[in-house]
This record gives sequence, C-alpha cells and structure tokens, in this order.
Amino acid sequence: MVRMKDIAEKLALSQTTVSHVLTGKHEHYRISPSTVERVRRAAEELGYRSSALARAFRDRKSYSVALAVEDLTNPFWTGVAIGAEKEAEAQGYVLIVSNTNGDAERERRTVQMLQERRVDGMIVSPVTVADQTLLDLRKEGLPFVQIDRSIKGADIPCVRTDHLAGSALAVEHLVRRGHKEIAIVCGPPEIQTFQIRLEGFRKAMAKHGLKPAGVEVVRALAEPAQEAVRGLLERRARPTGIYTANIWMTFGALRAVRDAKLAIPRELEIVGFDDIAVADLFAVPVTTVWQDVEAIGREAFKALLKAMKGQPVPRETLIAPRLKAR
Amino acid sequence: MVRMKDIAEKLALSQTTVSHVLTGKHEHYRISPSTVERVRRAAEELGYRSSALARAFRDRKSYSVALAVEDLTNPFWTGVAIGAEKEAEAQGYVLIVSNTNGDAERERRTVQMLQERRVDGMIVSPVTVADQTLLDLRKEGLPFVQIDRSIKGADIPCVRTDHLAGSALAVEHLVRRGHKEIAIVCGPPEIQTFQIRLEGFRKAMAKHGLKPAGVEVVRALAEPAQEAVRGLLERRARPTGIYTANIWMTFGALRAVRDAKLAIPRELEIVGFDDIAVADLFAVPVTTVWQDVEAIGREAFKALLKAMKGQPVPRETLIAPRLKAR
DNA sequence: ATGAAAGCGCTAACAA
DNA sequence: TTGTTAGCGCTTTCAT
Repeated sequence: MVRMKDIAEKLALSQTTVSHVLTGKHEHYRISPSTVERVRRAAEELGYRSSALARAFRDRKSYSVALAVEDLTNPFWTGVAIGAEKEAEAQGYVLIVSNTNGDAERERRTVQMLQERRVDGMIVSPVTVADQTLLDLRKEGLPFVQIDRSIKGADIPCVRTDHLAGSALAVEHLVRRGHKEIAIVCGPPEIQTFQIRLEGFRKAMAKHGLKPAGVEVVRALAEPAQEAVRGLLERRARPTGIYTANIWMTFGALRAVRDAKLAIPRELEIVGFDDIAVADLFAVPVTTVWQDVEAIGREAFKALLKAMKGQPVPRETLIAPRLKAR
Repeated sequence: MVRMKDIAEKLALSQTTVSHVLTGKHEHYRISPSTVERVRRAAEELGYRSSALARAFRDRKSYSVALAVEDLTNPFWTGVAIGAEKEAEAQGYVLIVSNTNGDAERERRTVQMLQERRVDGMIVSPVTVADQTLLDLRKEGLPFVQIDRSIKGADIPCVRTDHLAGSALAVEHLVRRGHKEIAIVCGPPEIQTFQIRLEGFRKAMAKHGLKPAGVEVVRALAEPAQEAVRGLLERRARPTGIYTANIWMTFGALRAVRDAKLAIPRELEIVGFDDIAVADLFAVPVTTVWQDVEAIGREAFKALLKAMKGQPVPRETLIAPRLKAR
C-alpha cells in the first residue's frame, strides 16, 4: 500500500507537505501551486489511497456506527437498515449491520464486539424493556439511540413509529367498516412495541365504546398467531375484525382465515401492523398499518449523529404511520 | 477510554507485561501467576476494552470485510447478507453492508470508500458483465469474490446458484404438467445472471423438443414484466406456461395474470426464479425455484477468507437450487 | 519474569 | 512555503 511517505520520498518533500496537499489544506499552509500539482500527480500515479484506518486511529474516531437488528428477514428491519445506511453514507460514516436475533446473550456479545471496534455510536433495539446490556452501555458513555422501542426508566433517545396512533388507525378502520366484535393478536409485553400497540388498541376500542372481543398474547410469530386465530374463529361468537400486531402474526392470521374458508371481507376482516409489499396478490385481502421504515432508519442516524456531537436529542422521535386500506 | 498503559501504571508494571497477559501469551512469556491475576483484575475493574482499531492499524489488517449488495429490499440479497454476516462473525470479522443499487457510478464510489477503510476483502456483484470497477480492483490486488454472477473474461472467484440448473427445474416442472407453449420473461443479458437463466431455459426447452412460445427481455422489475405478460396473454395463441427469471418479474407476471382473470392453473401456470416466503397466501398459485441464499452468503465469505489467506479458490462455486412446486 | 523501544500511517503544533 | 516532531494504542523484538 502506498503511503504519504512514499509520495514524499519520491518528490523529495516532507510527509507533512504531502499531507497538507492531500487533505486540501494547502490554501491554509500556502503550499506553492506547483508543489500541489506535483503531489497530486504523484498520488495519482502511485495509486495512493488514504488510510481511513490510520486516520481513525489517530483521531480516536472511526466514522463508523453500528446498527444491531433483530432479524434482517423482516422488511421492517431491512427498511430501517436501508434508511440508516443511506443517511450514514451521506454523512461519511459506514454502517456495520449486526444481528442480535432478539437474544439477550447475543446482544451482549455484539455490543461488546462493537465497542472494541470503537464504533462511534450504535443504533439498537432493546431486547426487552429491562435490557441490562443497554443500561451498562449507557454507563460506559457510548452514544446510542434506541429504535422501535425503549427500555424502561432510562432517559435514552428512541426513534420509532407512533405505535399508539397505528393501533388507533387499525381500530378506526374496522369500526368504520361496521365491525363491533374486534380482537387483537399481540406479541409479549416485555417488548415495549407490543405493550404500546396493545394499549393503543384498548384505548381506541374504549373511545368507540367497544369491548375487545379477544386479546391473544402470543410469541410474535406466524405459527402461534395462526393457532390463536384458529381458536378465535372456532368460538360460537367469533370476532368479525382481527387486528394483528406485526407482520408475522398477520401472516399467521391470514393462514388461519384461509383455512377456515370464511367469506372475506363479509364475515371477517383483518388489519395488520407492518405493510406487506405484495398484499395485492393475496387471496385474503388485508389492510395494513404502514410504517415509514426508511425514515425511522434515517432519523435514528440523525439522532445518533447529534448525540455523538454532544447535542441534545429528543427523548422520543415519533414517526407517523399510515393506513393502507384494502 | 482505558488503555493498557493505564493498567500498567496502576500496577506499576510495563505496558508490555499487561499486553502479554491480556493477549493470553503469559504462558509463553512466563509471567507469574500473581501478576496475571492482578492484571486481569485491574482490567476488569477499570472496564478495559481492547482497541480493535489500534490493533487493526498495527497489524495492517482490519478484520472487516464488505458486502456490496444491489438492493436489500430483495429477499435474495437479504438472505445473502444474513449468511455472510453469520459466517463472518463466526470467524471474527465484521461485515460492512453497502448499497450499490446496481449503479456503476455508485459502485465505484463504494469500492473506493471501502478500500480507504482498509477492509480486508469484499464480496460484490458485478453491475454488468463488463464491470470496469472490479477489473480495476483486481489490479490493485484487494481480495474479493463475486456473488450471483461474474464479469466476463477475468478469472475471479464467483459463488452463485446454478442458474442453468434452476432454469431446467422450471422448464421440467412445466413440461411435467403438460405444458408445451412456454414463454420466458427475463432480465437484460448485460447481467450474467439473466444470460445464464435464459440459456438454461433454451437448453431445457430444446431438450424436450420444444420451441419457446415467447422470449420477453425486459428490465428486471415488476412493471415491465407485468406489461410483457399482459402482451403475451393477449396473443391469439397464448402460452400456457410462463417462466419468470426473478422475484420482481414474478410479481409483475402474477399481477398480469390476476388482471386477465384466467382459470389457474388450468389455463396458465407460472414458475418463477427466487422463492416467495408467502406464496401460499397468493390468490394465483406460483411454483418457485428456491435458492439457498444463506449458503451463498456463507460460501462467499468462506471463499473470500481463503482468498485473503492466499489460498486457491475455485473459479466457481455453484449452489444447487430446488423447486418448490405449488 | 519483566521491560524498553520501535513502528504501523496519519495529522497538528510548532519551527524555520 | 516547507519541515521536524510527537503521539494516537497496540504488539513484537530484543534486552535484562
């Protein structure tokens, strides 16, 4: 690898002068135009590539940030990654994407590894509302922002969809279509996301003077949701509207509905959190609560950037969801 | 940040000794057990985190590799990223994921940036069969492997699905179901992926003594494919089997078919390259050619690791696809 | 069994 | 207008 030193030797200059030129500070140091030219040409000829690694080491700043996602298979996280990466790149940062799998132990190891890598900051999703790793991380002083949900009791910035509003959109849609018997299939409350979505459901129902026709709390995956919905549909008084609190559970619900062979949407309607790109191709129509996933990624990075600069960051940045009725 | 020096000073030892202990070389250097203990305890107490950045700088090796993907929105690339990240992590590397968007200019900038970051190697997908950026990269000597497709005329390792076999699976499936009028909707031949998939289609058709009922070459996106399929279905002698060469085109085809209101699968059957996780929920059934995306990512990293160690790497690593009939 | 010193590539403070 | 020097945190070679 060609270094500044090599260029300096070739031109019988000092490494400093080469640095001045190559970092564009020749104005300030009043390097002669001819020298500037010679340095530039030599750099070009030798194929010089500055070492961001050396610079990072010197500056004690790596210009890299990490995004720890739970599951890249989920379009939500993919979208967040895309948004964050775009913004990071625009600001001269690289994004290191890591998987936590929603597993506390993996998260701990990942965070540790990233700290050793000296990332300048992290964007993470707490595994639970009592995430110890993040509490520790905060003590160490590494800037980070939370995404999609928060841990409890700590004043750490979070960028997320307005889950409460999202639930309201879902309920209002069903109510508007004339449903009164509405059930929810939701994930575990240890994850704040689901806590709020459930709360939003309850509030919106109450607002319309309705009682939940069912509250199924399951692991936030397709199969448990399918099971739960099958159960709901077997009841003598079965709900006519079902709200599923994330994409996997929506898939599960749709499978249950398909298997029940109901007349859709006359006998049953489904609304799910998380948009589905190909919902228009589904046999069973489904209305979705769309999240601006790229905006979440973008805003998370922006918030992190502020935090890294020591600027104040709002405790919560809420991104508005939208209903995609079908 | 706590450094070895801080530990050394606290214990009135030399930094060297601390290093010997913390890197686990105390056996070799015969550091006394009591010192080992003291160092370890102090490191723990002070919250020492070794700086992978400093080490990378010193070793001129960053233990990071880059994966440049075209579009993280595509489950293919997501799966590859997951596979590559898993393997990289297992080997002590971090994966930097970047977007090229299939754009030559972006690819150039991305590669340049990653070189400056001193990644130890890259996994990339050539933008076209004549990708100049990769040709240049090769001259510079940075180890890299190609994924999904190759540039022409250069002896650079590539890990990909056996596209030829995939096309054969698709055609054979349609033939087995009794179709004789089979058309293909394919992406541009500048991308080797599509070149081979088309070739595979032609060969498989010929093997069964069939002539293509249509060869539509379009941009590899949903809308152009939808257009193309609409055209195919308007023909007096319309095909009864359609093979779409990637996921987006499959979506387009399915929309065209849905709009044409044909009796499926009696009047028409579709087979698409790339699996669709929720195909079972589709109104129009579709058979898919499944790729082992995680294996591709894994194998790509393994190949890269070999290349980085200077070991020989096979020119091509082909991963077998599988048919998911529906 | 432990330590001193050099050096990885770069930038900034300070000379000249 | 250009150069000298020091130092970022770590590992290794060579002493002691």
